[in-house]
Amino acid sequence: MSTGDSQEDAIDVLQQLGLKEYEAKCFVGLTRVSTGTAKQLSEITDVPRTRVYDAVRVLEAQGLVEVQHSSPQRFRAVPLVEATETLRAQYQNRIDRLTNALERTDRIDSDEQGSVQEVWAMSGTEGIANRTHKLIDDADDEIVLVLGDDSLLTDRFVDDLNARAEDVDVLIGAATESLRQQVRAAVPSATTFVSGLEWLRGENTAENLAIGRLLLVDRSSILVSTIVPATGEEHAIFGSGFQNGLIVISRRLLSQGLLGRDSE
Amino acid sequence: MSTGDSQEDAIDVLQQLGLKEYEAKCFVGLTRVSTGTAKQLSEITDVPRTRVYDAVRVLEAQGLVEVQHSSPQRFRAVPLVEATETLRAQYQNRIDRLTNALERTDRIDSDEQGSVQEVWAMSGTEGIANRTHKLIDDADDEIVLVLGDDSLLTDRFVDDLNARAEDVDVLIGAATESLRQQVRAAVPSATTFVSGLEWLRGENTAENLAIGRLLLVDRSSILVSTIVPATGEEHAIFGSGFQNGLIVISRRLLSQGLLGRDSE
DNA sequence: TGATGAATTCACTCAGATAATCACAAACAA
DNA sequence: TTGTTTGTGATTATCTGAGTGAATTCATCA
Repeated sequence: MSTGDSQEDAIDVLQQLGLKEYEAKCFVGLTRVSTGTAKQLSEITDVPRTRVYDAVRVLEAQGLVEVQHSSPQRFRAVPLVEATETLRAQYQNRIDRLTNALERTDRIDSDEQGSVQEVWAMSGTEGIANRTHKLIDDADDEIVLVLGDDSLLTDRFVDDLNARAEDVDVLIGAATESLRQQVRAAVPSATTFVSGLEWLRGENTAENLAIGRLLLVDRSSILVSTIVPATGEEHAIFGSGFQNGLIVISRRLLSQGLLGRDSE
Repeated sequence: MSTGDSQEDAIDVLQQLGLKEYEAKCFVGLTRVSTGTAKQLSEITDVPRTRVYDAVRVLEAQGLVEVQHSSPQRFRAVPLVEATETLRAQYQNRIDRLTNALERTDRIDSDEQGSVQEVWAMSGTEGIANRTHKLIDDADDEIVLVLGDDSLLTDRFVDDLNARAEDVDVLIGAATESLRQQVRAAVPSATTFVSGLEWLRGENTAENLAIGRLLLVDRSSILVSTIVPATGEEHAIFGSGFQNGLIVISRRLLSQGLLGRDSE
């Protein structure tokens, strides 16, 4: 494998972490040499020589590179573990400040009462996974889960399910028999079955969607997600309340045996 | 205390975490109301109503807000803990990709031999703290430390020192007697003393600098940091090797008793 | 000490991103 | 209908950052 790709990757990620293009390039360049001058760096990274100084100065201020104030100056990157640790501290600091600030802000209390007919939408696998986690945590009696993709059977997910399998009934459907075997192994105390949702998937073939997860908690809260195969994006809708249309539909599906069959 | 400041803080931090101004404002606005329409949000946040939709769409894609696809649409923020958890996952994902990519990139081996006279500089409290940590970890025989500011006596720092206090000699100087008492309580098995570095601080009064930390490990590696009182920025220089000028100077200081006195 | 070339900083241009405004179509209420 | 609200798209203005060259400082050698 060429190393060029991973270099690009590293530069991209560093930019996502808040660095400018030049800064990211310079840092990656410095991780490739034990030590370097502005000229060398410029040659390696294609950053204009005259801008290397600015970039490195910023990196130095963040504790990501070290500078030897000689003439010419020499630069070197902090060891990788130190760098990631520094970034982690920076991130943690920001999260702390955020929670602090948000907890201080006044709420505006409006006279809104949540309608039972509400259906909400959310995207992003991380966020959906968190919401799933919360729903499982809050379950009182029963968790019905249908998995459409084995990529969703994460360690954390499995842990959550096992943690609740003592208290509440856990029924897990899988899209395929092989996935079902995986589930049985991972969550032994759950009742597993092969999902009867193939027809749903078939219906949506035109839009190229796949069922991600379907979660029904205590027959009163539901979350359904779909995955766009091309991009891997996950989109979810969810709602709660016995009156909720979504819930009513899924309860009916369940009672008619469409959701599960071959259960054991 | 006015809540306006903390709102600004939250917006700033969210932007540092990668959100655009409108996105940050909308998110903070949504944390203040249980649920809101584009119009309400626009009034609260001063974001043009027509732009609220874009901002919220991005937030939704990141799993930070939920959307009710009614007419008019209603938005609500994900609970704070879920939001921070989502951001944490995002961050962790990036760090993983970064380390992955960087470990794959080829090093360029140049025929450089580290001169013993090198003195390197670095800034940023996080980075300096990490380097300090590493130095303490790598100590073989002796750690001499002088603290100029009690803000540097973090839990992590104390833990590190206590962890090594068994194996190696730990001598800790403090700028003031009261700080020294703190140190004695925190790191009981270390030898403490009141630092003799007041003169250094006095000399730099013109530039308004304060000694941060001074760390001498095995008499062969040294780190000295200063703090700009106005901003709290920390700047450090360090070097290693018995031949190193910095080391020689500090060894001499030490042997002449200038670094420490009143030791016990 | 002055001359030469490299090293470094500074000031500026240009392009792309983002903030801000406007025009308009669709949905809705009176 | 009429007028209002909601949502989308196009447009303009503003700002940030990438990229370039001139001006200054510095090291080296004659």
